[in-house]
Amino acid sequence: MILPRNFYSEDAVSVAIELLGKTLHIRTTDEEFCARIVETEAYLGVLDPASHIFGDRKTERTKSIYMGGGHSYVYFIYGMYNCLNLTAGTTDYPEAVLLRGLEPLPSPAHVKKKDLKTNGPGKLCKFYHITRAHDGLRLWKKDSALYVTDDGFHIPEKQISHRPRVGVDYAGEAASWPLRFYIAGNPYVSKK
DNA sequence: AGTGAGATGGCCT
DNA sequence: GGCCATCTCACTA
Repeated sequence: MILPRNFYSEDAVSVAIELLGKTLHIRTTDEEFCARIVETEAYLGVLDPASHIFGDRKTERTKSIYMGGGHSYVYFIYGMYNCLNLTAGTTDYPEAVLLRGLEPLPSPAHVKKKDLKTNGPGKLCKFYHITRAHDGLRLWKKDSALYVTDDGFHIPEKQISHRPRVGVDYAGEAASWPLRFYIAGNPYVSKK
């Protein structure tokens, strides 16, 4: 079943953890893809120095984070990559969850590490052609180009690992907060 | 295996 | 002008 709007209205940490094992659907003009979410990162809104809206920086780029939980937030980075977030929280407490690892469905029987193309936030957007055009979508709508379903795949809590987030060394103490979550042992996780 | 540099352009001050 | 929620390749060893 498609995840309802209120699935996303919890805090980003809860949403980041509960998204693990869920299925992301990506629609392009002529194809539809499905992929299992295997790695996420929580960004804790205006109080999180690593977040794009730290200090309540509401700009043209970040406005979808402020639309409330259940929207897409796609940003362009390093001159060549896009990254996909699903927003969490509410308009009063806007937060976001970065998708860092996806397992394509149906899952290939065996893949070489070199052939993985969806194990990283930039790589997965490139592979599925996710761009700023996918920013601000309403994920709870079934006709959205991006939406998430629960197909009953359950991740035991013991199988969920947490680590500090990647690439946020500039954020001081927040750089060590354990807000990166992933399915232990899954080959589509971006980093050990 | 581990390190370092380069690509490349929007965003924000 | 400087920074950046990344990735790949070249190089060392």
